[in-house]
Amino acid sequence: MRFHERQRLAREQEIVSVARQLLASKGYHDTSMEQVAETVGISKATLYQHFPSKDDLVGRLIVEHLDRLLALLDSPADGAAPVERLAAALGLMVTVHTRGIGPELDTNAGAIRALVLDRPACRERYERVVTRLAALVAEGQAAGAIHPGLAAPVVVQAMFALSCAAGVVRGQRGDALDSATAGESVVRLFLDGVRRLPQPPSTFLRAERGSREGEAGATIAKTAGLS
Amino acid sequence: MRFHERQRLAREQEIVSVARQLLASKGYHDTSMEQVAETVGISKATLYQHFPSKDDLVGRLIVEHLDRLLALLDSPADGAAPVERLAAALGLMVTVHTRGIGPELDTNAGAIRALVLDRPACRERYERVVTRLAALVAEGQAAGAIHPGLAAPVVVQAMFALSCAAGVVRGQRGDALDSATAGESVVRLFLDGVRRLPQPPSTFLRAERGSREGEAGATIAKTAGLS
DNA sequence: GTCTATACTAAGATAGAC
DNA sequence: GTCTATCTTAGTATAGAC
Repeated sequence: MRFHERQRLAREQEIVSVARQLLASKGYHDTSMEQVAETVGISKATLYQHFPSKDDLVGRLIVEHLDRLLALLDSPADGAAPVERLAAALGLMVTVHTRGIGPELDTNAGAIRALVLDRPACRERYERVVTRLAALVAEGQAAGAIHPGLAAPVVVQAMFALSCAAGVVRGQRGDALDSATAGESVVRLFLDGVRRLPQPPSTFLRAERGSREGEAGATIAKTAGLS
Repeated sequence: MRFHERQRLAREQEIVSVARQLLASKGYHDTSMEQVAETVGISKATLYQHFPSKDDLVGRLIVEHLDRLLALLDSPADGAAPVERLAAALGLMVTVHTRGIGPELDTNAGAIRALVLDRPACRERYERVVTRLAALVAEGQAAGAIHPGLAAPVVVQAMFALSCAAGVVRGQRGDALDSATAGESVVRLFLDGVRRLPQPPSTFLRAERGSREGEAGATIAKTAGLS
């Protein structure tokens, strides 16, 4: 009896894995249950016995993604500043981001967003993530570490949006720009923007922002949890 | 004879306008030709006489959008620095951004992206926009005004991605956060990132970055061409 | 439990009457 | 040139054999 249980779980994992890959490369609408079943090597009917609907399957992926984010956000701060925690969250979003999910979660239209808001399991987690991120922004602003003029909800949405950017570039180019570099650029852009002041005005700043860009990149990558 | 011509053009403009609105609020896949026809007040068949396919209609919208961007990018620099021109472009993208187009153009999957790459009229413009933006980034880096560690293609994709963020927020909240403020936040985040240095290190910097946030916001809004 | 075959639905696209 | 009615395709979902 327990053997079948395990086999069932294994197959379900296989399905989820395939679905994640397909969804990431083709998006929600262009990924059909037929393709998922075909890739796994089972029939559509069997697939529907594991997941009673497409949205159940996609919902599972979203829950997994959000749970990973929540685990990071709910972990003890360990003295990390709000800005660093935001960077770490963005780093995770960039690396595990599935292209099919992210963009449509950003859009306030789109099937994915409707799905998330519809399913309590997804909605609750999503709202917790958003709330948690917004709180970190507010915290950072109170501490003077984040521009007070930035609207917190916009910052949060910007993170979701930016989490896609690296993936696109990886898709466009061959290996000219590896994903680690792309992810690093995204996180740095989030932290420091594109603008760079003409000359580092003090040694303190030089140390803080990194005068040699290579070092700064490594630091940021470490902060964001990129490989 | 010429009367009919004009009437035809007028109706076509009406169709385009309706399509843009629907697409912006519901996205590509959730906007059907039926809905477009219904909203305009004509039948599907008539709609198909103006635009032989859905992609023709959507393609038209994309071309219009990209042409506006190109007009801005190809206008004489007038002494504007690369960073300022990038900010202006992003400002335009944020304001006229159609939610249905932007996100799927970011994704390297998605129907919209396929459409753009498929249709020469779209593809050529899109590539010109990307090239032009990337060149501005490189220019800014050469001048020392943009972080040299940032990968230019990533910056460009980040702009496309960020252009969605403001729209989402506007969709979520009521009027708590008006779209001008949201757009301003996005552009500022792009320029300066979220991180703010503890204390302005010199009067020069105070002036350059803006010590009172209100002023800085206004300056940025002006730079980006936001109302 | 897994497959084959099929029902059902929605959307893109077209034919033919007027 | 516009509409009604219809075709085609594709994708979700299910029934029934094994």
